[in-house]
Amino acid sequence: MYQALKNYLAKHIEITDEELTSFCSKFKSKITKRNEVLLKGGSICRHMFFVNKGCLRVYLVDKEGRESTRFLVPEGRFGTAFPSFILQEPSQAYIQSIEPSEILLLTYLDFRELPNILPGWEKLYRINLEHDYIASIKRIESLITMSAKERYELLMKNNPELIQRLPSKIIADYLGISQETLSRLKSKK
Amino acid sequence: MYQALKNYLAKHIEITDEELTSFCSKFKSKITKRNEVLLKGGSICRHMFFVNKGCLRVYLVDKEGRESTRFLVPEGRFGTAFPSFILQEPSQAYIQSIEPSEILLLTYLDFRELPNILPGWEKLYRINLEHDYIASIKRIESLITMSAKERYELLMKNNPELIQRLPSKIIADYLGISQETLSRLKSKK
DNA sequence: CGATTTTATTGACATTTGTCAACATCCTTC
DNA sequence: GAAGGATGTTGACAAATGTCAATAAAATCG
Repeated sequence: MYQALKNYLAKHIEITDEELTSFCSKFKSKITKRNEVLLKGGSICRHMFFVNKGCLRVYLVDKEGRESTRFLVPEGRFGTAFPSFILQEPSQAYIQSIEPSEILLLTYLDFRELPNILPGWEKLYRINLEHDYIASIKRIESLITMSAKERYELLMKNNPELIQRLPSKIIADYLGISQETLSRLKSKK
Repeated sequence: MYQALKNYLAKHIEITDEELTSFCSKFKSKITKRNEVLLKGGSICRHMFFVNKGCLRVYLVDKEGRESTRFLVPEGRFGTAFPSFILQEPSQAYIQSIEPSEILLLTYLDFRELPNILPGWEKLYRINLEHDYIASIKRIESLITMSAKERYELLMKNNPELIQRLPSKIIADYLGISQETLSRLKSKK
């Protein structure tokens, strides 16, 4: 059950089996159905998620009910409604599992205890943050400098597996364009 | 010379005068002219900057010479071409001081030494990262869910002083819209 | 202070993207 | 495997935004 998480840690830091076990014991497992909602907008996000299998989607819903995807979290990655989780304030975003998934959950309190449990955690977490932040900078740049078509081509180049795997509706609102526009981009070229 | 930096640290962590002094000694001061370029695209960003006075702009230039502003760094804040600095790889972005400025520079090597010099640094840096990352998430969301007009109104609400202070050309390319569109938004309402 | 350059505004028009609607297709779920 | 719902495609049109050009206004620098 904790294999993917263990691999993830072992790949990034020096860690004993004991530490690994006590680290993993903080996580609770959860099986989710397709489209199951794990966090509703307006409530405080109490968990950090690690995706064992499946895929999470962090998304926004506007007053007219239109959705935009903030992040996608495929297996082997951590994810949460970051602003809400870190600041422990109500979330703008929703979280759902867009596929039947197997998720590990870590509470906020346990998350804040990790540096004490696992000496290497602080550094690992920081490096993760740096990379996530860099990824978000790249995304901002793609949004302010590129056309819808260019952004789609970039995603296709960097994450072809996501495009194959997810409904194009979700790809569209991740790119910040309408479903119809994406459909036309695909057929045009 | 180090007053703003000292205030910044003292506000966020417990720190002795001695630590403060040895911390500050790592920074070199630099006076820049209006529009002076501190980093050219294509070269590796070797410094973290702290703005004492003035304002830095981190921006992109496309093949046609068009510019987009990735970040603005007003006084009292840290800034750098983050992906390039952290990964020590060639930067997409340029950095310039858009006003005559007083900047403190920290080299990459010294930056990596800070955790050893100043015990509280690691945590302060991590908290900073979290906040910058959250800000970038909010910006992504504004870009995928809001119209140009809404984004402008949001910026006006959150950073009115930036709008007053900077040429609207730069505000426009920070928002990812053309100068003409911004001009029309302002006159319309 | 005045000359020169930069920045801002406005109009006309092109392009991109969104919206709505109709229909087709796929996919779940019983 | 059939029914119903979700998703994808396409067309016609609307709205938002970009582009180019002309001009005005403002800021910089000697």
